Amino acid sequence: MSDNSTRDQIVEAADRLFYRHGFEYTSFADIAAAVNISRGNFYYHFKSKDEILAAVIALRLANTRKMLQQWETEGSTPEQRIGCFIRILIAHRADIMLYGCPVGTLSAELAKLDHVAKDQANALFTLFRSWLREQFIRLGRAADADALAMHLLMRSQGIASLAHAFHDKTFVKREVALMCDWLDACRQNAVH
Amino acid sequence: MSDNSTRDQIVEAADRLFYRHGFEYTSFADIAAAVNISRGNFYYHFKSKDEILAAVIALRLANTRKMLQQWETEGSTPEQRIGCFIRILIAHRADIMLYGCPVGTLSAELAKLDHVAKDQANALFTLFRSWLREQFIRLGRAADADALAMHLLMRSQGIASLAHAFHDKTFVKREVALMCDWLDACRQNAVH
DNA sequence: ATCAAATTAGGACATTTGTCCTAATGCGTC
DNA sequence: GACGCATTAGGACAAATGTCCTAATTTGAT
Repeated sequence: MSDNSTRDQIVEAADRLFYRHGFEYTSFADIAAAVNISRGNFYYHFKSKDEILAAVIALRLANTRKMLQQWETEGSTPEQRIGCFIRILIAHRADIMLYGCPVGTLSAELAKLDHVAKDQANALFTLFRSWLREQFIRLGRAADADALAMHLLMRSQGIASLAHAFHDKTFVKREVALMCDWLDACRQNAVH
Repeated sequence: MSDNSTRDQIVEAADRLFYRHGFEYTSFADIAAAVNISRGNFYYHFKSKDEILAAVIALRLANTRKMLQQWETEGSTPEQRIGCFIRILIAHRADIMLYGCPVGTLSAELAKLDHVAKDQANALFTLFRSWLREQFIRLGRAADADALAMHLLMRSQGIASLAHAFHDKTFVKREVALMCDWLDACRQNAVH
């Protein structure tokens, strides 16, 4: 996307395949076929599969930071910015119903594998958590900002999990509406 | 548990290992080591790894049905029975923080693998969903019983997902309390 | 045009995987 | 004790995997 270099192509293909099929289930041959380069060529760019994973997580972290910054400018109020977060469930619902949440599924897989990069993957969660906490502080809920952030993260994870299992678009829409209601009630309880 | 036969030992060991490390990441050698039998002996009891998976899912379905029946007798009111469901998050919180929800993580993994047994795994979700729906009907919420059941499932999945990632016991307790509050509000809105 | 460095291709390698086969062992019945 | 059946052990097998090595090719600077 940002560059046409082979290295970036590998990372982007790995990113997509890790999301769709999982890290363990994606082989070098799969990525090689996707990028159309020889298998041996990998080891010029990456010394190991773990290194590709680290690069993929770094890419996701960078993309997420960009997205959060974008939301900072898109929404003029905290509730509008939190609304951006809620709406990604709608925007990405097709992918979520097919492959689940990219953050949650990777975090769960790496935890089961007891992989060295599992903390890195959880950093994606922490990134959202800190950003949401900041928004709730600005909303006037400094006392329980972190709990509210975790509650919102929890709901989005739960929605993604069941959307993945049941492939139910109506369910996603309904739960997103409930989340918006909840956010509205949050704002009304705020201390200004 | 129910029997000491080799077959049952295999299924129980596979059940535990599939939960802790995932299906794909658990090899025959791992299960063999856990049961202390030779690798070749598997193929007397199971023709393939998929067959073991099917047996594991069947075991989980049977155990879940038993648990739901137990809850039917434990709780005399629908809200008490739904309370049993909510409290498994507390009872199993140690395992959930280490390995996630056994239903959600298996469902997600099999979906990513596009495994033939993914529908079987989702049947576990459906089992809880139908049971919860029934309880909400009895609670006097027939009109939106399924939506309420899905909402409760969603929250438990979200809690398990974040508990797995953050290993935060306090978070689990707090969210369980919120779920109980939500259930209480549900009951008060019921049509009797 | 030449040369050095960066990049790529292709195959070799050991290991692990799921699967299958055959021989041995245990065990209950006559 | 002998037989037949159920169960187990152990190894063979091909395929796939992550890793590594070397030779070829491309690229860019002089």
